[in-house]
Amino acid sequence: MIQSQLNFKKTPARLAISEFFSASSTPVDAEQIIQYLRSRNLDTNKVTVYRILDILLKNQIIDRVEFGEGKYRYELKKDHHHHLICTNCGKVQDVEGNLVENLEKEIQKDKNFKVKNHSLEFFGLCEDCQK
Amino acid sequence: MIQSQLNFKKTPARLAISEFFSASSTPVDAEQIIQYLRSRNLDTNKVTVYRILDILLKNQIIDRVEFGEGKYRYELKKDHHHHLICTNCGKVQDVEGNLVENLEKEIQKDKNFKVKNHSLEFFGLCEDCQK
DNA sequence: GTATTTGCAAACACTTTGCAAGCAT
DNA sequence: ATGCTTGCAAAGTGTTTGCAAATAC
Repeated sequence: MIQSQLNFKKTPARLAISEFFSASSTPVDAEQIIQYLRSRNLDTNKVTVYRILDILLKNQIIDRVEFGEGKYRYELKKDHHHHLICTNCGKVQDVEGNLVENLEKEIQKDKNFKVKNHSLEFFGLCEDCQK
Repeated sequence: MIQSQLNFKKTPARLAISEFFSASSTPVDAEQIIQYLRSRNLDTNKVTVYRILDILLKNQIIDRVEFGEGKYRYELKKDHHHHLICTNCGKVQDVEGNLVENLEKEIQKDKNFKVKNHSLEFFGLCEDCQK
């Protein structure tokens, strides 16, 4: 078991951030978390938010992703999935499934590269923004 | 034609950066470019480097990618390809091919999302680092 | 009571902007 | 000669660290 999982105190900020992640359907950035806490009258220093994110990452509760924005986004860890990112409105949808499993196998064979993980993001226009 | 393509002066820094991109087999970050320029006795302010990168990006000569490092990397624009990033030694290899074209079509059909672009990076162990 | 967690200030890394001086054409 | 390009200083983001005060258990 991971060290930091022991002695994990349930502070208001941590509980609220956990709830926020559970309620969020898309990856959120640190600023959005701070805004959410503020909206719940839990004014929390950004340093604290980053430290909580760090703990959640180290405990494999969340994942950290990048969408080419120069900042990180965070989401609850879940099975392999990918993102559809609308370049017009910013909406993010998930694509479920192991679409890339076969590619991983090919790469393992052709390139002798042991794939541990991958990130796949699609950028384009969501249904609404095509209208 | 794009505005900034007109009147593009061939300064020493720009020529050297172009050469560096041509010679680089993997995406490089701004710091690596600065180091390269320094090694050629072309001490160039980082602001200048970022501005040259900006011009190259706007003129679609290079692409900007992220490898989950909290910074951007840049590479000469080329046909659809993906990266194999060794999490041990940092080596980056290209994977050629349109492996994801079919996925794009599926997504277009299933999700009604118009894919314009995608990024796919594989993280794992390169041949040498598996030994 | 004790160890963990927090806030503050500060620092850090990467990137961008304003403006005057310098240079390519 | 002109306008593009550069360097410097500074500021803007996003993220991390040190330390003393606050708090969960």
